[in-house]
Amino acid sequence: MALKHIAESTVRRLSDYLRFLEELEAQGQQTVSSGELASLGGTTSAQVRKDLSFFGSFGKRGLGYTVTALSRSLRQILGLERTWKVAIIGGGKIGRALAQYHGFRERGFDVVAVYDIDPARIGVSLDGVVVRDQRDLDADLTTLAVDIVLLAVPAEAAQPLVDRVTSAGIRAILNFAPVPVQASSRVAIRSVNMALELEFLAYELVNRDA
Amino acid sequence: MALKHIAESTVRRLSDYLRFLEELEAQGQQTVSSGELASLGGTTSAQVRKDLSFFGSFGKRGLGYTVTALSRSLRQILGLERTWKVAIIGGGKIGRALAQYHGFRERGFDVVAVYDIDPARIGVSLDGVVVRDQRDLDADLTTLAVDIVLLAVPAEAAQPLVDRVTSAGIRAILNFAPVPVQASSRVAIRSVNMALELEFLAYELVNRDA
DNA sequence: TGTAACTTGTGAAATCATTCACAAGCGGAA
DNA sequence: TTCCGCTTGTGAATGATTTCACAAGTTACA
Ligand SMILES: NC(=O)c1ccc[n+]([C@@H]2O[C@H](COP(=O)([O-])OP(=O)(O)OC[C@H]3O[C@@H](n4cnc5c(N)ncnc54)[C@H](O)[C@@H]3O)[C@@H](O)[C@H]2O)c1
Ligand SMILES: NC(=O)c1ccc[n+]([C@@H]2O[C@H](COP(=O)([O-])OP(=O)(O)OC[C@H]3O[C@@H](n4cnc5c(N)ncnc54)[C@H](O)[C@@H]3O)[C@@H](O)[C@H]2O)c1
Repeated sequence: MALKHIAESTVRRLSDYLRFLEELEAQGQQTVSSGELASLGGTTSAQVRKDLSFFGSFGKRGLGYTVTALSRSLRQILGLERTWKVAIIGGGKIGRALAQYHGFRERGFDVVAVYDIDPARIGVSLDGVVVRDQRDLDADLTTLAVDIVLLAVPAEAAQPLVDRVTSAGIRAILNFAPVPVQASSRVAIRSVNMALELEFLAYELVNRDA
Repeated sequence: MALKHIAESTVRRLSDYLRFLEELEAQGQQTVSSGELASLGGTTSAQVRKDLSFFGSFGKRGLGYTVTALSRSLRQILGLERTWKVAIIGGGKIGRALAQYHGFRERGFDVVAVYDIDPARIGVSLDGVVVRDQRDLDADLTTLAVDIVLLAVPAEAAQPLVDRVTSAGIRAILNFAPVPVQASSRVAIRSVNMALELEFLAYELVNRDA
């Protein structure tokens, strides 16, 4: 199917399209055109069609796309036909917010465990998931068959934990610590850096129409 | 100074470089080469030099860059020589985590107010900032001279609040709701969509070396 | 059946971003 | 002063992504 490399920007837009399709599905809309998807996502109809064309041909000329069919195809492309098991490391402020966030479960990401190093935090229940001691981490990752690790620990703990969880076989990490972390190219890593987003906005405030 | 349009990717990398420079500064290092900055940020030395070249010429051939001087220049380019006032709308799980996050203050972003609509949430103190009624929002934005709004409200409340705060003169918004929001091109908007990040990782797990 | 109104899928063109490659500048050593 | 090792700054080349533009397919309807 996906023979050559697909741009990250394309994959991200597919996620957006899927969200719109689910909304249209809920509203009972049968078909949708590339132009309609484009305006929902702030892009162009050519972009939508090009994005989809990397994976196949899903529409009908003159008609557009069948909402349910395209929705199903996108879920399949994105690997969302199954649920994914997520472990959160760090049960502090952001780790707790993430553990209790229903938006993950709704989209097929099950938080199966939360870990901390602080005895005061261990044992606390977050929406049914009890915070465990990080000493159990390595064994648990295998036992629980965790697919994705969310890192919500202080900056200095991030890289050591990346090394640790990748040794345990983890191949996907979402890092919230404001430092770049590295791993073998077999491991997919994304970072969410909120302070950096604010700095970008500050730059825009200073430079926009200036 | 910055005459033509600068790519977003360039500005984001400048933020990264600044972080590395501050770390090097703390370690007492005097000068740094583009290659050194590149390896810290997982990029190439040519990329570092090209990024900087859009804004001027900061280094010395044969020597590299003076850490403190480049650090100061980047802060100036990014608009970080002043502090920015931030208001958070939504005092729920993620809003509270953000309000109590020290990383913002450390980088010059002062959380001056938090707003909610739920009486049970109003009046709660978060690290010295008391949650206020969203009815005070419009007036407060002017009175407090808020620069940037963080949106941490349910998806359906996001776009109405964007309209409301932009009417009140806000020109920079960081949105955490998992929906695209729109405003006039005078307004800078970024969205952080964590479920989308997980979907991207799921795609990678399914497609990497496949 | 024929035509009008739409819309897809996709090469080709245009735009945007990164990497290359090297002349030129700097500091230190002799 | 000259040479050597190192590094910047930047045009030119390459690579990647987006946009254009249009042939071809579909439906509706007279
Ligand atoms: N709070 C926010 O809104 C926010 C926003 C953006 C980024 N972040 C980043 O997220 C990370 C966590 O921030 P926070 O505000 O939740 O901090 P926090 O101090 O509230 O939580 C960090 C938690 O990690 C735990 N921890 C430390 N080392 C550990 C280890 N080796 N194994 C397991 N647990 C460990 C600590 O005990 C603590 O409970 C930081 O890197 C921070 O910069 C936080
Ligand atoms: N919790 C997370 O980790 C997380 C992660 C990613 C994204 N998000 C997104 O962030 C948003 C908030 O999530 P949450 O988990 O904090 O939800 P939450 O329900 O805990 O908090 C939302 C808060 O917004 C308040 N609110 C609603 N309408 C408002 C209005 N008009 N003005 C002011 N306040 C209003 C509610 O009273 C509530 O306190 C959602 O869009 C969610 O999808 C949350």
